Formats: sequence, C-alpha cells, structure tokens
Amino acid sequence: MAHNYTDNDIQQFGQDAVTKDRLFVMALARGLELLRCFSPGERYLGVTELSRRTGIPKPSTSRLAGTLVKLGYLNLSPSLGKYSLGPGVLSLGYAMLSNIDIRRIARPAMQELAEYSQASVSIGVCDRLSMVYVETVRSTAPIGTRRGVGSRLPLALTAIGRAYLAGLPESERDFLMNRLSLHHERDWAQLRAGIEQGLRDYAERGFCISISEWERDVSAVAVPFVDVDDRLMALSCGGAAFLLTRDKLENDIGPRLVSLVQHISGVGRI
Amino acid sequence: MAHNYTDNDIQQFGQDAVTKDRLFVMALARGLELLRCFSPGERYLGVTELSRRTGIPKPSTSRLAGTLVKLGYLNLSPSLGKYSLGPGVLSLGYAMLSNIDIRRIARPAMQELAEYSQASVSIGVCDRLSMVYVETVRSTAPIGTRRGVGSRLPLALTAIGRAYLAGLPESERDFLMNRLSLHHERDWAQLRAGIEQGLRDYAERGFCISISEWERDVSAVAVPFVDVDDRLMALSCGGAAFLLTRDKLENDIGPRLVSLVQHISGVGRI
DNA sequence: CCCAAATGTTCCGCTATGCGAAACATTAAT
DNA sequence: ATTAATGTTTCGCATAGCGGAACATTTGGG
Repeated sequence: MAHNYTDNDIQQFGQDAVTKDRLFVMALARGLELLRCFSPGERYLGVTELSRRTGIPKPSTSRLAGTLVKLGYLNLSPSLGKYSLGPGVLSLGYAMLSNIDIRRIARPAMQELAEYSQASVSIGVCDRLSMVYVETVRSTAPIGTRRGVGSRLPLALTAIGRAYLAGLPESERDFLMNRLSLHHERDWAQLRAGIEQGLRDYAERGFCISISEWERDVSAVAVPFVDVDDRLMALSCGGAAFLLTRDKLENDIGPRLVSLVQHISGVGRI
Repeated sequence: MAHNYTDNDIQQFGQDAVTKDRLFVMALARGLELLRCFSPGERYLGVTELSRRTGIPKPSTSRLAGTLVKLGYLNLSPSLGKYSLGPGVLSLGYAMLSNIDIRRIARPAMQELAEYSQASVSIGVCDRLSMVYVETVRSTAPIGTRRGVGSRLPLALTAIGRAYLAGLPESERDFLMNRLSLHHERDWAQLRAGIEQGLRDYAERGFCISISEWERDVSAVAVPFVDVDDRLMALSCGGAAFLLTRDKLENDIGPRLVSLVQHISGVGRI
C-alpha cells in the first residue's frame, strides 16, 4: 500500500525524478494547495501572499483563485480584496465524517472516559505529516482544549501521532519518518528519540505517552487501532498536565484506553 | 457583487456562451467536482460511477482521482477498489469554521434559545443552491435532529433558505431564483410560492417559516442577518413539528430569534 | 474452465489549455 | 506628482492534459 505524499512543495509532485508523470494533474494540485494556505490563524490572504506561500506565479495564482471563487470554495472579500475559505469546503468535511462509522460506535464510551478522566478523548487519522481529529469529546468540566474535529496535530510530538506511527507496518513507518526527518532537519534527533520511545512504550505497555512535549501543560496517552473499515487510526486521551500525571496516564488512563479500543474494535492491536 | 455559480454541470463553467474563458481552470474544477460526488449516503465510488455522475470521461476521471489520492483528499480502498473521501478535506473545513467569529459570539445565546424551545438552533450560509450549517446547537432534550455543521439544506423549502433569500438584495435574489427554477423545473411553481410567502413573512414580521414542508414532522422559523464580517447568513430554530406549532413559531420563537439576531449583530435587518 | 461482461489503467498523438513574462489597472502611501 | 505595492489581463508558446482505443484485471455465469 503506497503511502500518499507528505511534503508541501507541490512542484515536486509531478516531476518525481525523471518520469514527468502524465498521470498527475498539476492544475488540480496547485488549486488545492491554495486552499491549504488557509488555517485557523490565516484568515484572509491576497494573491501575493498565496503566490509566495505556494511558489505559484502570480498570474496563475490569480486564475486558480478565481476559479475557486466561482466554485464556492473561496470567498473574495470585496472590502479587503482578499480571499477567505468559502462554504464549499464545509460540506465535503461533513460528508467525510458521516461516513466514518467508528465515530458513532465509539462516542458513548469515549464520553464516559472523558468524564472519568476530566479530559478530552479523540480519534485521529493521519494526513500528510499531521494527525487530524475525526472525533473528539470533552468532559463537561469547566475548561478543556478547544481543538475540535478537523484540527491538526504534529506526528512526532503528540501521543496520538506516536501511537499512529507505532501502529504502522515498519515499511510505511520508515517512509513517513524519512519524510519527517526531511521536514524537521533542525531538531530531528530529538523528535526521533521521542518517536522511538513511543515505539518502546507501545511494545511494552500498548500505549504511547506525551508529557508536556507538544504544548506546555498538556499531556496525553494514545493507542493505535484499526477501525471497522480497515483504516489505521489512533485514540487518545489528553488534557491538563497537572491532572494527567505520568503515573495516572501509565497506570490508569492508558490501560483504560487499551480496553476501550478492544471494546470498540473487537480486534485490539493490529 | 457577482454571485458564484450554482449549477452542477461543470462543463458549462468554462464555456459560458462564446467567451471561452481562459481564466477558468477546468482541470481544477473537474477534480473538485469528483469530491462533490461523495455525500453522507455515497461512501464508496468507483471510477465508472464518478465518471457517469460528473460526465468526465473515464481516463480523465482516473487521472484526476489518482491525483486526489496522492494529495490525501481521496482514499482508495484496496479491498473494494473504490474511492472514499480522505482526511484532507477535514482540516479545510476546520480552518474555515474557526475563522467565523459569529459562531463564538452567538453560541451562548443560541444554546439558551435551544433549551427554551427544546429544538435546534443553527446558523447557515449559502453555497450554490443549498444552505450549509456553520454552527448548530441542540437542546439537551432526549432526541434532536442529527444534522450537524456542514450539512446541506435546500434553499426553497426550508425556513433558513427562505430567510437567506429574503435577506438578499433583489438583484442577487433574482439571479438565484432563476438558477433554482432551472434546477427544479418540475415543481418550480410550488417552490416559488413558498419563497414568495417567505418574502412576505419577512417583510411583515421579520422572519420566515416552514411547517413540515421540507421534512415531515419538522418545522422551523428563521431570520437573515449580516455577520460581523459582512456576510449574509441566516439563523434558524427548528425541531419536532408537534412541539413547534405555527402559533408558537409566529408568536414566541420567531420574535425571540429576531431579538437574538439584534443582540448578536447589533445591526438587525439589512 | 472458458468466455463474456464490466471495471480500472495505460498508451499516445493532438490540440486546446493553462502557463507566465510583461504590460496594464488600481490603489495607497509620501 | 511619484513611487511602490497589489491585483488583473493580454497573448504567444509549449505542453499538460485530454480521450479514443487498446490493454489489464476482476467477476460471474454456464
């Protein structure tokens, strides 16, 4: 099973090595790359900014963005003269979510664990070099993380990302880790150590842990699993670091996560 | 302000009349059209099905779908040999939602009204010929509609759609209604009557109503408004028809919606 | 087991298509 | 007025993407 591409330099997609891939449609990839520029923090982007971020020349950016506006995936704010994401992207996400059966199946048990642990319980899948939440339930406690369905988390630093990597067959994990190393050159040694610790954790106890490694004051534990449709996912429980101590994660929540996964998948580990 | 296109026949986008629009990137439009084929009911689609639905010849469909897989927007199920939506589409939706400030602003008051009315309160925007929920809160009552953020509702039959139309400047409304009439040829006379009733309702009382017109046993009332970022939206309250009687919608919930909108936008009507 | 039917992929010549440098608008700032 | 910055449009060119046809691959039926 070939893993999909992971980098964000679109130019290289079509021109892998020498084979100018005639089966790859650049115009489509470039247009989607424009949409990817937007994020919770990046609300309005003009042609120049989009052009700079994607490396696509201005005229092409203008044409592609114009096309996306006509299709409803981008809005052009008349006052600012800048683009923002349009409603078109929303219903795609909705269609995707409602086809993930595991959400319905797992939600009650997830809610229960969230209440018990006074934290957030989430299911995530991998997209490029991030994990993306497809379901998340919060305890009814006063405050909790505001990360909802669709938010992205780094593979290397989070419990959920490490669990996913741990659940992957070795060849695919190597492929991904290679990508990661290219992307993080800077502090790869450190990240790699964290991932490898995750592999050991998983082998020994069945779950991976991250203690304040990604965000200060947030800790989590996670377990990989294969859902009813044969997709690899990971289930995590995370929240305030002062609540979720290492001891609690290792001896209480972690084992509960493992049995939750056995409960919802009937399969347990891969 | 030119309204974006609304039809789902992609071919005509590029070739409007005589002007072969060189500013429109067909390959991008066609690729996105493939994604649109998937919906909550349509989970797995093969090349032939995609090809038939979109009118794109099979080889092109194959190439475009392959590209989307490489980019993470589609999965190719190895067992079925069919495509399904990939995680890529999710984070786009998340990025869009988190940039809609009105959600944060309105949520508490919406929740309050949902509890009071024992129904669902939602905010929707228009995409092509549908309204799309960008926020929705349910009462904590035992059952409620399962339509979440991102789900689509028809413009003509729903309270939220009629409210949106009522809030539109006349020129844009006419444009949209023209599109609607083409799309619904069949029963346009009836739909038109419903919309025009909505316009009158809005003029007289400030809200639009739909009583069991879209789904049996579901009734709703809705109000258009302009959000903090100058986008036209609509706020609706809908639920079980036996609870939300005409009297209650007209004399209780409707007025409450109007004041809710005044409260959150400070602007009220357009 | 073979043949037929159906689906998905690849080939390959052709040309419409999308590309991007440069020119042209439109604004904003000084 | 002048400069700078951003967005749009033009237009000739190269090629990216197109799609008919051929080629695989799978399924199912007799």
